[in-house]
Amino acid sequence: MTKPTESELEILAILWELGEASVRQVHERLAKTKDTGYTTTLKIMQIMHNKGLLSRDEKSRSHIYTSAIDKNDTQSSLLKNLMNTAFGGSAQNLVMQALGQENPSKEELDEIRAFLDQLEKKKS
Amino acid sequence: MTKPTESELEILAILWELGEASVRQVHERLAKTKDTGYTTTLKIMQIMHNKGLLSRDEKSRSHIYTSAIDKNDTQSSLLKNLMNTAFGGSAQNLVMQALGQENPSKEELDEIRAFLDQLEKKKS
DNA sequence: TTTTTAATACGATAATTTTCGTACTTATAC
DNA sequence: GTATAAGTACGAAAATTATCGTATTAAAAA
Repeated sequence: MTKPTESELEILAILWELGEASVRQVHERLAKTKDTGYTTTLKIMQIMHNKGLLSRDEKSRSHIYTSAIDKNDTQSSLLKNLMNTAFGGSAQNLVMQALGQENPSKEELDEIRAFLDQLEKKKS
Repeated sequence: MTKPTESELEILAILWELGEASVRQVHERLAKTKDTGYTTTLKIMQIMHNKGLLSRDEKSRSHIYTSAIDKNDTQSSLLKNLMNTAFGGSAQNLVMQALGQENPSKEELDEIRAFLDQLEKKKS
């Protein structure tokens, strides 16, 4: 599976959040943080469609796009890649770094604890 | 601070591990997983030196390189970037994904728990 | 001392990614 | 119905990144 580029990833993230959207909608989101033209967004989404990264519904004049790749799978593979290149393959290292820089609420911390317990139980 | 490219990151990771190394040494490491020529590695390291990503000692004929940027800072900023583009800004989401795909030992899990406790204590 | 080996420098090309202008088409407003 | 607005398609340029060949230099071996 081809690794999405940085720009493609931004678009995927928006579609994962919105579920489905027109180029216009995606572009408006993108334009909040990025200074880029409409046809640029359009072109990237067309390319992504060609690559099989997005599906689209062409019934109406303005096409409606959705992500064609699974969010969790993609996140997973990106993380694994980063872990291997930048974190010497250590998940623990990565996790602590990630937690350290945020300021998680007590609730979030508890959820993570619960998740750890679950992981441990599943072992043995 | 300029974000290192994928290739640059691979080299940084090797230098973070070795501490210091010649181009030859870095290249040999790299060649284990990547099929690329010696002068390519050399060129990238020269570019990195120009950008200020690496420092080097030119006293001996074969120059000795070290990372000029802090490992934790770099990891941190890469993670933050990935978190924002691919994980909707949620550290929790990222952390769980990272833990889920590895198979951490009980010891690692305990260390992470301790780290969580520490984080929580530091709050309030 | 001459030859061979191993290193750096560096230009140029290839490959990839991002950006945008322009042509064309279809709906909407007047 | 004609003009305007809003969409898609697409080629091509710009920007970035990766790759390598060749020239040159310095050390080491013969």
